[in-house]
Amino acid sequence: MEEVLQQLEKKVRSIVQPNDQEWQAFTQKWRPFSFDKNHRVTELGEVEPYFYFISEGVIRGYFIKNGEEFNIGFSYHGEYSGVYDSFMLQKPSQYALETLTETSGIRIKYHDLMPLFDQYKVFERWGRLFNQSVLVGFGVFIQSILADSAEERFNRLMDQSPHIFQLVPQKHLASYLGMSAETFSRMRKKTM
Amino acid sequence: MEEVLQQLEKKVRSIVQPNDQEWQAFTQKWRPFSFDKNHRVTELGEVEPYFYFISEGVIRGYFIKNGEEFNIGFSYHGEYSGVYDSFMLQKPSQYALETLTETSGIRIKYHDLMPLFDQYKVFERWGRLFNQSVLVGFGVFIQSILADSAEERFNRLMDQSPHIFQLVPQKHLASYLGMSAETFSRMRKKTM
DNA sequence: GTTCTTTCTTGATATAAATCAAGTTTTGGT
DNA sequence: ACCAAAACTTGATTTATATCAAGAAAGAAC
Repeated sequence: MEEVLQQLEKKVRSIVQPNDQEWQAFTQKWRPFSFDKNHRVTELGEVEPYFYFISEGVIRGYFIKNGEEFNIGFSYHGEYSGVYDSFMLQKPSQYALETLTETSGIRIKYHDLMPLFDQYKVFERWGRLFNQSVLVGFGVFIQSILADSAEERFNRLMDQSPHIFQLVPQKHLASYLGMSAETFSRMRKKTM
Repeated sequence: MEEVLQQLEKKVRSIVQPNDQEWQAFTQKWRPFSFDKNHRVTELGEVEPYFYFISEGVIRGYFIKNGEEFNIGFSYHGEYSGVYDSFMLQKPSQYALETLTETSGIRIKYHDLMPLFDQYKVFERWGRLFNQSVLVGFGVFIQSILADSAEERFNRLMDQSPHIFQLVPQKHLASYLGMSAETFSRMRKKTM
């Protein structure tokens, strides 16, 4: 718990500077969690009660259309996770979260975070800047799926996140890149 | 100017409730703008200095890859516009903005908005919730381009925003939906 | 109102990537 | 260690959509 909080503190302090009292109030509301591999963290249609910070493990986020799963992202140790829109708006989720490995970390309840936003300006700002960073990431993702070919997307992932190939089953990476598992496999063969 | 401010006030008050003094400080910083048709509002690579609120007209946002333009969205009267990530982070823009019609409204400078965020918690929150709404919209857009066929995307647009067909040239709508102008034209024929 | 430019349409052809299918390898459970 | 299930590979085939091309319609400029 101590160690995770330090990871989180580093992450938070990279964008805002709460004082001791504020940080105290903040940390008090986070609770540890721990899930097995392949645990459904958030169900489709459920209202997301938590905002997560991962200490160890990988979580994938996806949605379902006509019975098919589409991955929209993965979260790793040292990163946040959660179904952000469902969490923030407290409305049923269009997305689901699932662990790909044993995963542990800390999380905070919506009803514990909102009072922090109300009371402390610094966390309201943290919330704004967090949303902003997600927004920027989505923008990059959109550019990639609109303008790049399957091969370009594959190569970019290879270049920028080679570690991901060890952590995430390739059928999920294929889905994340918007291509079939077969196409992914063929590209992998080509570049190896 | 009076009228636009009322439009903006309605928009702002739908998510936060500034008091008179706060609202006063806020409105003072907005200035009117007016552009001809086909005016480049924000250039690629430029740092976005403004955040816009449109009173009349249409602005399209796009990026360029290998010389080809890709539309990512349109903003109409009563809506915000701007290159949000470049504005918020004050870094060179990956996107450009251009008017599709004569367009007017009001805008606020980055350097005028930030002090409002610093001074008034209510606007910090407005910023957070604004980012959140953009994030949600991007999520919907991502789902659509990943999971839907060209035809489904076309039909959804037809259903949800029929007015757009009058306002936006169809080559731009085609690009927005991630299909060629020819494919768009053929679908249009089919459903008419 | 005529001309020039841009946008839109329509048909023919090409192609990237999906789907189908069947085998192989890897992983997980007991 | 063995068996079952899941994940991955590879080839053959299909398909949605892009690209190419050339004419028609609409809008802008003078």
